[in-house]
Order: sequence, then structure tokens, then C-alpha cells
Amino acid sequence: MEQVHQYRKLYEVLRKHITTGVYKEGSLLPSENELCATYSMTRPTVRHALDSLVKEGMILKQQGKGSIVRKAPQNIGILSFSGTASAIGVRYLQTDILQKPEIRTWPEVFPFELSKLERESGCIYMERLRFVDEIPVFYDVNHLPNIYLTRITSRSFENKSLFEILRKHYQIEILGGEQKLKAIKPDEKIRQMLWLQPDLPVLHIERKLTTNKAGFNIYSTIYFNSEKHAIFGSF
Amino acid sequence: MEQVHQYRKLYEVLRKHITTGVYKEGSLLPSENELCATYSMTRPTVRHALDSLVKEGMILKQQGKGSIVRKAPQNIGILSFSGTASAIGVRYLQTDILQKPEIRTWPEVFPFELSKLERESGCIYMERLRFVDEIPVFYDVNHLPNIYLTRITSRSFENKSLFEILRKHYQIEILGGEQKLKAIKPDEKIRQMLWLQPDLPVLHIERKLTTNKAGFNIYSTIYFNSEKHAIFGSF
DNA sequence: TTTTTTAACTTGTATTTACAAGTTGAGTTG
DNA sequence: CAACTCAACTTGTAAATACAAGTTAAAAAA
Repeated sequence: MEQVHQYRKLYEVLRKHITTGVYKEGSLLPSENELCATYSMTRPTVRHALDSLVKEGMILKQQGKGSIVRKAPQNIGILSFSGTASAIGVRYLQTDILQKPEIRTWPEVFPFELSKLERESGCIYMERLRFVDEIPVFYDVNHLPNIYLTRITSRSFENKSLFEILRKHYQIEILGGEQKLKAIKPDEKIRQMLWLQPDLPVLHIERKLTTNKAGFNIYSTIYFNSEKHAIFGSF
Repeated sequence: MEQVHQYRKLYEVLRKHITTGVYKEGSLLPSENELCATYSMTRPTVRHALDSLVKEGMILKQQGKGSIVRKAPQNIGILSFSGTASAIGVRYLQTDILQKPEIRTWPEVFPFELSKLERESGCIYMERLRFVDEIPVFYDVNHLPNIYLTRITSRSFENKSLFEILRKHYQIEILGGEQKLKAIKPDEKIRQMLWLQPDLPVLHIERKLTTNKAGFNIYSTIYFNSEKHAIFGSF
């Protein structure tokens, strides 16, 4: 029995209202007491929900004033895009699936330590190439453990966020994670993939995302062309 | 009057005990109820303190089991505001002050937008070079607004964390921030500074840290030699 | 009119109490 | 002896309440 918690419900509602523009960027959310009254909750519960939004960077809180709606990053609290010239709307972001999700065995050498459950169940592998303004900037290789994800290999991923699909269809939520960043000289394959000039370095990211499903982590290796764009993160 | 909050006190104590090895990595912290009894607090307060430690990645919590002390990340943590020095063993990190704090005017072009107050008060400039295992890894250029910081230009910074000094002497705490990351080819100056082989790229970070003092932000530009180490962040 | 004070908000911290849910190991049962 | 049950832990969620502290704007005073 999956009980839906109250603070979780409020969190979802507010999140949706922020992303759909009911509460506009820069404006104030209803006060905690108002939210209490509206949703019939007590303040600790409301605050718990707001804390989650703060953690994700959806809102900023200021004592004595209120909760300010922030520009919502596409991926919660992780790393989102920002152009050097101007902010990039999600509209200009396009995704190509180079390798549809398929079941494989885990690689021999892997940058993160795997649990027994993960190693035993095998992994789902997929590759994506992402474009900003028709130019490839983002090449990522993803490994997910082959649990919970029934029929994922037959799903269409075109222009859909992986996280969105995991959340909607499998109730998997990203709780947090860790990542290692480096500047490296790309090999020939990466260079061609990202249309890189010779000698241009790339940003290399290895990350592990933990989820609400115990033992289910998402592992990604990312190559990022940082010539015209930068990786942007807020915390 | 600066009141020290209870949850903050417990947080500091536990943090120190973890970093100094009183609680060893992989072991369990005392249970929440034990902490309540030991420090004469109620559970919400204890949980507030533990939440801060979870946020920093110092501990992991598991329902039904307890709070597990996490292994301190091997790599240099910078994405989390817990501090650049705290993540890696402090023993191996050494700091050279290349440019002692001095009062300047703000640069003409600046990667972040400045408030009127910041621009009017001028800035304090300093440069540091940081070593891991006797090898330069980190070159950073810092701009702080010239407010609140009386006599900072005459302070000794050798081997002391900038954040530590700001916290201890000026009651300034880092609340959060944002940063832009790129992989770049270093210029000659940076290359010599970080003992870089020709053609080796560096990680370039521009970041703005916000503090508890309104209108007081810390701006840093960082060049990082990612040949042997990686920037590490957890969230 | 301008300045100051105050009152009415806001979020932040803290206590107390209660029950739900996951984990573990000792004890019971087969 | 092995498998199961259950009690005694643990953390997670939630309520109701109180006061502290920061912000804002209206009211009062100069």
C-alpha cells in the first residue's frame, strides 16, 4: 500500500502550479498560514512541502517576506543549461536517441560502486545526443539497473525527459546524487559526435543519481561541449 | 544579538565528531532519541540538525536503521557550499595567498550582475593558489563587496579558510549560490601557475555565493587542474 | 510634509505528543 | 535445526501550539 503523504501532495500541487505558470516567476507564493487553511494542513506539514521546493530550487524563502517563485530549472537541483549569451529556453533543446534502451550486462570497469542487487539484475543502457539551437552540445551514456522498469525498452523517448518518464510511469523520483567533473581532451569519437574543432576540450561528468526506490540509482557519463554554453548549477 | 540556535549547536558538534573520527565512517550515529536525551532537545530539533548533515552529505539516513556516517568524499568538493576545504582531508590542502585582500574598483566587465550597493562600495580583491599534495590544483580570483569587512585587508589568511574567517569574524554565512562551469584551454599565465602540460585543459568555474548579509555576495573565478583530481559535488 | 512608531503581517525555531513504517534480533514454533 | 513470529528498536509523518525575528505599510507624531 503506497500511502501518499500530505506534504507530498501539496508539494506536487505547488510544483505543478509553478511550472505551469499559475504562480509566476518572481511573485510570492501564498503564505504558509494561507496554505494551511487552503489545504487543511498544519504549518509543519506545509513547511515540509516548501522545504522540498527550496531544495529543488523552485522557490526562495525570505524571513518576514514570503516564498518567492524562482525560475524553474528543468532538472531538479541538478545541473541545467545556461547559455553564455542569454538564457536558453527549453524549447531550443532537442534530443536524439542514439541507442534506444536495451538490456546489457554491466561494464567490467564502472566509475561507481554497484550494489549486489544492481549487479545481479543487469543494466539498461541508452545513449542520447542533445542539441541546442541545432548544434550538439550534450552526449550522454546512461546505465540504469534492470529493476522496476517493465517494458521500458519499447517506450518512445524522443524529446521526452528520461526523468519525466521515470516519474510518470514508474513512480521513480530523483532524491539526490553525486557527480565528478573534469575537463578533458575528447577522443575522436566524442569530437565527431559534438562537432568539435581540434584541440577544443570538453567537460566530462560522471554522476550517480539516487532515487526513492531503494537500490535503484541512475548512472550517467556526460560529455559537454562548453564552447558556446556553460553548465549551470545553483544550490 | 546573535542567538545560537540549538539545532545549529548540535549540528556543529556532530559535524566535528564526524570529521575528527569520533564517529567512524560506516558506523551508526546515536539514535535520534538518544541524541534528544544527551543534548536535552526534542526530536524535531535533533532531526533539523541531522537534516543539515544529510544535506551536506555527511550522513545517510535509513528508516528503521539509523543515521550512517558517510565516507568523506575523496575528491575536492566545490559544488556543495560546505566549503572547498572541508570535503578533502584538510591535511593535504595548502593555500598560498598570491594577492592579499586589497581594495579595488570593480572590473569593467563582470560575469555577474552587481547590485547598486555592491557597485558603490567598491570591491575587495584577492588571489589564491591551492595545493593538494604539494601540487597546485586550484587557482582562484575573488571579489567581495567592500562592506561589513572592516580591517580585512590587514588580516592573515595563510592556511585559513576564507569562509572560516568570514564566519568567525564577520558573522557571514554562505547560504547558497550559483555557478557556471566550462572546460577551456588555459592561457599561458594559468598554465604556468598550475604546472600544466601543454594542451591540457582546465576546468573553469565562475560562481556567485549568496550570504546571510543582504547584498553581500562572494564572486569567484576558479581554474582547476582536473588531471589528477575531479570536482566533486553531492546534492 | 517628513519622520518615527506601531501593528499586522511574514517565516524561523522549538516543544510535546502520537502514530506509521522499516529493520533487527531474540524467542517461539514447526 | 530451520523457519517463522513478534517485540523492541529505528526513522518518517503529522498534529497543535508558542514565541522569536524579519518585513512592510499604515497610523501617529514631529
